[in-house]
Amino acid sequence: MRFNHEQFRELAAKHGLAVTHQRQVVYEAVIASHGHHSPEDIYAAVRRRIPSISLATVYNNLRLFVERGLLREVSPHASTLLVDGNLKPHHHLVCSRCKSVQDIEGDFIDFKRLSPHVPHGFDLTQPVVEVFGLCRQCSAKH
Amino acid sequence: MRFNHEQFRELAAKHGLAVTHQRQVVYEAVIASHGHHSPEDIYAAVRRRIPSISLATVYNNLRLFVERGLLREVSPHASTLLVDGNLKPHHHLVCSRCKSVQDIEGDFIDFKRLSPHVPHGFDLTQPVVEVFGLCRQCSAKH
DNA sequence: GGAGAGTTTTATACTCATTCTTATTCAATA
DNA sequence: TATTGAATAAGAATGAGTATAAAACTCTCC
Repeated sequence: MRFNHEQFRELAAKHGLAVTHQRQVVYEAVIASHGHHSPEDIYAAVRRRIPSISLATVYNNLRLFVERGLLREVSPHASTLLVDGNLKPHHHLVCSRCKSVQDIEGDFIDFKRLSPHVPHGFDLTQPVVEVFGLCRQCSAKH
Repeated sequence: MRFNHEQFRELAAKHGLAVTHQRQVVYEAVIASHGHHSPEDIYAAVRRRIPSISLATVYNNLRLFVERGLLREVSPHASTLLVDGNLKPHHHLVCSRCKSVQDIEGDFIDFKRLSPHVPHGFDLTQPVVEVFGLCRQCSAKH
């Protein structure tokens, strides 16, 4: 999807972002390519329109877009592996901002409603669920 | 939690692992420290008992434990950031093995059952849920 | 208990994703 | 249009994790 300059200007204003050419092109690259994309993917796409763009600029803008809610981050996670010795079935409550993880009990997945949406062959015999939100500390900080 | 040598030998045999002192101490460190821990955390704990241990050994054994099912990996994720331009409420179905992510629709979270388990102050006004399982390709490969 | 085969551990070098730094360029606004 | 704070480019730096190869250990079988 392409935005003209005025459309993007409006979108940026709504989210309190300055309008730069790079920023517009990065944003368009994400929107145009449906699905889930890495910074490298976006960088490759953007370079076709701005060959001189820096990878850091792509990272900066993606981070900004996620912070301001123009994009969503897939699997917001701590930047390190975490292991869990608790093998009892349980789920996790994850803070999207600080990435803290707490265990959560309970049987809150409605499999009757979930199953029709699960593609054929996807194995959910031992499903693990992570529910993302904002922990108390982070939601207090607005 | 501490295991004596015989207990650990039994556990290892059950999972087809050779018994080494390092392996036992790494495993005990994870089990003893409840919660979710990074390899660095475990490394620090293990070094109190085996000052000469290598970080690579900790990584090797944690990976092995996860593969054999002695431990669980928290937030199994792709090793790169992924962004999603789709802001419509939707959830993700993630393959624990190959880390592929697909969108999933549907209203399958039972909030009546979930709420009592959510700690006070945790903000779930726009919950995002990731359901982990094995995608068709990975579950076919056994 | 010891020999041989196969694993595991260690130390270090390396890769890869991401962030930081600094000089320069650009956008907002007065 | 001039000023000023913000954004960009280029590359260095950081940090998590992996690869490698030699030495040490474990397991199995005798």
